[in-house]
Amino acid sequence: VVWSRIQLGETRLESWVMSAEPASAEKAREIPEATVARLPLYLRALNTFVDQGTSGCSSDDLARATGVNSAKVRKDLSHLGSYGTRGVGYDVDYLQYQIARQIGVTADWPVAIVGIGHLGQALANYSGFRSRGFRVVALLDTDPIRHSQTIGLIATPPEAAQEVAEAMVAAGISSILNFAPVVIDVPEGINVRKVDLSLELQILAYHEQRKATPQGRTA
Amino acid sequence: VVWSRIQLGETRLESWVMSAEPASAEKAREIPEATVARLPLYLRALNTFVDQGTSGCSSDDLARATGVNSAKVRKDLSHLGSYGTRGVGYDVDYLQYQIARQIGVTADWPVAIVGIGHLGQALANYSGFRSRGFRVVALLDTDPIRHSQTIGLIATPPEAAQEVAEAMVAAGISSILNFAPVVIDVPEGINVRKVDLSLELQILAYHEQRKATPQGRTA
DNA sequence: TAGATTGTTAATCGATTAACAATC
DNA sequence: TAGATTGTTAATCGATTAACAATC
Repeated sequence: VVWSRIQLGETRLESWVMSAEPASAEKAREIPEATVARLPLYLRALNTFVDQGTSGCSSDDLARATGVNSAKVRKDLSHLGSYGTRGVGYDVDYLQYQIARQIGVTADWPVAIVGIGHLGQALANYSGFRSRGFRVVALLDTDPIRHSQTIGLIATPPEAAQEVAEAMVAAGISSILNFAPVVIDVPEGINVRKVDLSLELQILAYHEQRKATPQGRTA
Repeated sequence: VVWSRIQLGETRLESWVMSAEPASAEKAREIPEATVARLPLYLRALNTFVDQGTSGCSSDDLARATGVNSAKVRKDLSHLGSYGTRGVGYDVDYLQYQIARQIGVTADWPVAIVGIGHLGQALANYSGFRSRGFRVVALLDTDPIRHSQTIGLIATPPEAAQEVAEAMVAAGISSILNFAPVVIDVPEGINVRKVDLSLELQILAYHEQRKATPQGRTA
């Protein structure tokens, strides 16, 4: 991929700092969930481009770096606005900023982890969070600290998860990432996502099994 | 939920052991990926029903236990075959067996973890794997052991992930679960899934941000 | 100008959902 | 028989994809 004719003067730099306001004011764009889930992938790719000193990239570059096909990349990015240049591509810094802004990771999000077992401690030490805008402010055995706009992370055994979730909600936490393999019940307006470590292995096992005995498990 | 009229004699028990063979021989059913991803949820719910001594359940019971609506539950289960009874519901043991068989977790899957940092150690100690049919047979710093039909789990820093993936493939591993936040390149036929611990937080942050400033981040 | 690449359109595909006949 | 619940159908919805006009 040849990418050399991009000339980024101060003019351009200023212009995108200025354009940030109108873009968010235009309308509260509804970004499809499938797209939202891929934005972090693009952001990660853009970060590596920045590290490599690459100033521009095409949808095809992003496609190869993320494993998402280029048509989907362009469609996804079009939901954010028209931040590319036809015949040229995307400015890495500019697109990085726009995606980070959309996701909301230009800010620093406090994270409270409940559960001090192996997993909780590993998550507390996980360097990937910090570099992506999440700061672990608490690692607790039971009660979440009171702090609004904190994301709560449940790393307890499944038996304790519901109770912990309720304590988190009571403490003013409205976003919860649940690592306990159990469905938790929360009031309306509380956003819950889950990471099921076994689930992914089970999906792999399903496909592995199909490979081993293509006609189904008859052995 | 009243569930008491189910009478499960030996006749019934024998009949489903017998019916297992024809079911898998009939045809190699194509189960939609979205359904495959939910089967572990149903299995988990059925396990808790068994623990509670519940012998039967309806699609609505499964819906409440998994957070998936009942129409979807029935549609999903219909891809496996007709294992329910109209007007009655599903036999918990029977359905548990059928789903476990479909996923392939009636067998015991060996798992090799590469990366002995906090995350690798936490995953090695994670009790949820064992109880769901996955046995950690190796926790290694660099090279995966040679063992076919092993699922490899990458818990290294992102820089090492590609190299580890290649070593795994060379060692005969054809299913990989990647915890490193980087896209890995593997040959055709190798099944890769990924768990991105930051990605879920980023999706939460997106929605959290929308709550905080509904019109977009203009502050 | 010629070549490259975006942003958008329209077609296709797959997943979700509601409704209900079948049937216990 | 009356009540309950499945399994399936058909409608709807949302996501993916290919193609290409717009445009640098």
